[in-house]
Amino acid sequence: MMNELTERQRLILALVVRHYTETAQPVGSARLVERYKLDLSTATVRNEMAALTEYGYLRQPHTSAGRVPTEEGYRYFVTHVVYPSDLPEPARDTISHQFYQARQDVEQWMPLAASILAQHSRAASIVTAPHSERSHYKHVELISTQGRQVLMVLVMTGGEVSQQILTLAEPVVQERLSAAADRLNQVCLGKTTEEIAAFPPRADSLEKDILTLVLQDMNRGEQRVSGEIFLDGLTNVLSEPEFLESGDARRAVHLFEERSLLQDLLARTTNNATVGGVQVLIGGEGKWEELKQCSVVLARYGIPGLITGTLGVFGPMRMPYARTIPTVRYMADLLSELVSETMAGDDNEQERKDTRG
Amino acid sequence: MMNELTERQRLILALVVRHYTETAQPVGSARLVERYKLDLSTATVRNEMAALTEYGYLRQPHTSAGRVPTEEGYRYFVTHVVYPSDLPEPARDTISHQFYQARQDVEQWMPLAASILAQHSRAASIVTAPHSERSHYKHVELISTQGRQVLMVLVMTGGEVSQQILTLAEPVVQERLSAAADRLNQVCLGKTTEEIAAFPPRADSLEKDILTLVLQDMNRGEQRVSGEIFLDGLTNVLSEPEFLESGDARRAVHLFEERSLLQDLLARTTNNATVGGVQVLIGGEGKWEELKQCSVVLARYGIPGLITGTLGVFGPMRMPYARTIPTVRYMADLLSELVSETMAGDDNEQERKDTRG
DNA sequence: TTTAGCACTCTCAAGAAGAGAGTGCTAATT
DNA sequence: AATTAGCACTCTCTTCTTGAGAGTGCTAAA
Repeated sequence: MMNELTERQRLILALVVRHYTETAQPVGSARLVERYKLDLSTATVRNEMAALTEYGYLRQPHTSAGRVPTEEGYRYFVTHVVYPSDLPEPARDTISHQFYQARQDVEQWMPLAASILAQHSRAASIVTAPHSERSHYKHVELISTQGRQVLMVLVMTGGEVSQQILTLAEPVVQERLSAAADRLNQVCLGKTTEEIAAFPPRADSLEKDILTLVLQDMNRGEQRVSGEIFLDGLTNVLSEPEFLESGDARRAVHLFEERSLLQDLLARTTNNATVGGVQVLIGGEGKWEELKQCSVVLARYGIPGLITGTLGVFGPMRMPYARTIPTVRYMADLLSELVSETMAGDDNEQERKDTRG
Repeated sequence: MMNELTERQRLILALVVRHYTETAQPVGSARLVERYKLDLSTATVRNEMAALTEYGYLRQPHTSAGRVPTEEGYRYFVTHVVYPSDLPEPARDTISHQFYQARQDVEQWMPLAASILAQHSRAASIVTAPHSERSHYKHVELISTQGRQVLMVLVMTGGEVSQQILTLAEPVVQERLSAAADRLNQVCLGKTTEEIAAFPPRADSLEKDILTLVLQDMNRGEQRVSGEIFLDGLTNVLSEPEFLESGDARRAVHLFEERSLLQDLLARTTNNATVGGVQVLIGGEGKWEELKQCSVVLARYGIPGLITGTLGVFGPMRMPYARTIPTVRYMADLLSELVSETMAGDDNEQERKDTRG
């Protein structure tokens, strides 16, 4: 049912998609012939368009208007026409150059990735920080603040940091806290949640209390679906006509701010069909009411099963997929590289030990 | 020039502002009399309105339309009419209750504050993380990753954390790194940038290299104008008619994404006139072309000169100031409390030492 | 199989007309 | 002296009409 299109029909579908993504206007037969210097008459094009409409790849907003791609039309285009293309060399260079500017500055990685992605796709971007499914304890720091309150800073071997305020049963001086932290740091170094929970070290009551909170914190990290979420380029999308006119599309922006919805969306990433490792969710695919007029292009990065994140782009269904998909893929590759170079070194060793034993 | 208004004129100005903020429609004399059961004829109201227009507090979109407040009108309203009002008890309770839900979870503080602020002001919110002008060294952690690359995690006494990737001249094993970190932690504990720079501890070349980067990192933190920026509630503002219609207002959203512009805006906070500790920037006040149709309500929180942050709200000029201003003020009070309880304890001691010596 | 030709459909822009909301001014009223 | 009723006038906004334009599908010829 998918492949019955003739070469010429594919060409025409591709041109309609292309022209529509550029102009946001329904495309008529005459326009197409003139614009792309087709060696065909308008009548022929009209016949082919009628066929494509029959198949469900195009539709007419009203009886005597041009054609617009349907969801299926875009999907056919994405899977059968632009599939294997790679990002052209110069674009790759620009991106990697921009990205490696902030090589040192870990805190800038994710926002920068989001910014670059937004800029190059001219859409809104989503990037989640890399997130490991298993944390290894590295170091805890206890900072006395006021009375019974203590600020705990917990560092994992991958470099992830989490902070928590804890309230002790009674005030404890900084020296005592530091001593407790030192002990925990010695006995827990490199251990996972399970390892610590299975063989709890000997400890006094203060240390036990803290250990409980450490475990709780590590657990919470592991339970989370993804790391912190970074967004950028919302304004790109807001200036598209779809978002100015239809309330439908505007509602989709809401999904962007509501982190819980976004989490949900990202969580389903792995289930769908991919295009060369990149997920393309067109018009919500029936599942997402809010995404009716929109598309989302997502990819996972990192080291599968160990430390991963998601990144992607959100925009109107009328999106330049031919450019967006390779951009997302390339960005995912860049981040994967970064993660395996800088964050997985230790984890890898750890993992090797784990699987050996 | 400001106080020549009669009581009645103030009343009418207030009602025009109120009605316009509610309906977004120009208000006419008849509407006003009917809606607020004024004991005046429409003609009288018309005369007063003509006077207010003369003074520059109201204007007419066109000859035979109702009146709309001008920038000056809003400003008069804000400074002379709603000034001293506090947030009503129940609203305060709701907010503090929402906020203290996440008392423990330090990482949630800022995003939660932004979310609450957005929700209660029904506008877009801005919150910057607290930022201290002077950092005190607490702890450094060095994590070997791959080859010559090392991930450095630096913790300050206030609990601020910063990360950096550094590339060494030659590969160094984790043991060596840990040892170096231990030494630095002993000699630098509690010191400021200047103190460390003035009396560099004896150290081997590896430690020296790292110390340089530590100082660089601390310095960078101190140089920054503000901590991380958290935004929320953009969708609130996007559904306002100003943003749907006029391209002017829509351009202002751009300012929200461009962190550098936002930094600039926040930096100027302290210069302007305040309304009970809260800055109200109406229509960009001539300075901000992008904010022509918009207003920003900002407040600083924290401990002045020690550790501070900024928070506020961004929305159309037609904003319910009477509610927004107290909300922002209350939120700033809450965060100030939080900061002095949990993050300034150590710094305070430190500071006391500093000023004593 | 392709194409020229043509009648037909539907939208969109422009213009016209009338309703509605609001104003300013004048003269009367309190 | 301040307030108000009355009224002519102005300007926008909605509704309706009309014509141009773009595009289609179908039929018959190439």
